[in-house]
Amino acid sequence: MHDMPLSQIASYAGSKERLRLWIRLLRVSRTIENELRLRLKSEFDMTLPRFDVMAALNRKPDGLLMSDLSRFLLVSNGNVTVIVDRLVTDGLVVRSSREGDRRTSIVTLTDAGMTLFRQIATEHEKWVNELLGSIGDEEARHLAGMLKSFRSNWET
Amino acid sequence: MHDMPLSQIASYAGSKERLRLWIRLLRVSRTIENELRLRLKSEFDMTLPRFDVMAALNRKPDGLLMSDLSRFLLVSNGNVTVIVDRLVTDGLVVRSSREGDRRTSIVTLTDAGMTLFRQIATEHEKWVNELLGSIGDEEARHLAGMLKSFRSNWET
DNA sequence: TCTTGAAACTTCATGCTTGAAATAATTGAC
DNA sequence: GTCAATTATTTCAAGCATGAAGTTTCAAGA
Repeated sequence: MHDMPLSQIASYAGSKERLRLWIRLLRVSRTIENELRLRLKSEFDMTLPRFDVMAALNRKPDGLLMSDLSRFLLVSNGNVTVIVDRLVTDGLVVRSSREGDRRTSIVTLTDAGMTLFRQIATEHEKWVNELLGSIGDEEARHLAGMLKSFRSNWET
Repeated sequence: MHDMPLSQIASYAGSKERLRLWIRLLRVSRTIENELRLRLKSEFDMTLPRFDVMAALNRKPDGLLMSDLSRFLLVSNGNVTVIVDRLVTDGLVVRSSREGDRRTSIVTLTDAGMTLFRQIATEHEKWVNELLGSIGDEEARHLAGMLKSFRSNWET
């Protein structure tokens, strides 16, 4: 075993390591998120939550239900309603009712929405690449793999 | 070199890997953050931002300036004001003016604040340990190391 | 059919968060 | 010493986010 105080072994081996990891994880994602938010705002007058919704919709040409968006983006239902409302106002997405179930509405990108998204996404990818520049290709793949295994473990 | 389309090599080698990594990173931290928020609320009627502030103050017994908190927690000045206001109302922290500079105020935990923090921190560490349970000790150290190098690269 | 329960959303109150503008105190150049 | 620039903080408007309560619609059994 490694060197650690008895109290830790008794309770949770490696607990400190994982706590430290969590703090680092949080700081890295906050730093990147802040920087991306800033650039989205200044370059495209776009917010991160709206961009996230557009990115999710872009992956599914047939559209997504409100609840799909909520699940996928890990935010509440009420939140999605507000964000989509604003995107509708801006003409970037549309809600259309579905045959056979009048409770649901399918959200899809408009043509304007698709065009704008593609523009922003190109820059966004460059930014992320730049911000994570200190991480090599191989390392990135390795890290992503670890994080993926976490997700699938937890998500079930 | 690895197998990848020409277009990628031409623009940003490994760009897709790093974008994927960023998305995973974001999803993992959101998942954990959501779960921690839920538990803090139900077990201690505490919010995550307030807990973050208390954790920062706990590390510095002599207290921190508002601007220190803002820098450390990576949130805006105005935000810190609001959070600290609420903690003061709850009697968990105090603002005290500093000799020689009447612009600044030093924030410290009260005794009640310290007591409560220690209680919550114990549980919090267990939760994090549980949520990151699928990551081994060695792996955690490795990951934390990578993330640290990123930070110091960016932070300057 | 009717009615009970569940599902998909929306609305609302509350709290978090930012960025810009305002206030107040300090520092430095002259 | 005075004034301009800087620093620390607060205030404010707008947007994001949650969870609970409410509305409408669907589904399925008695």
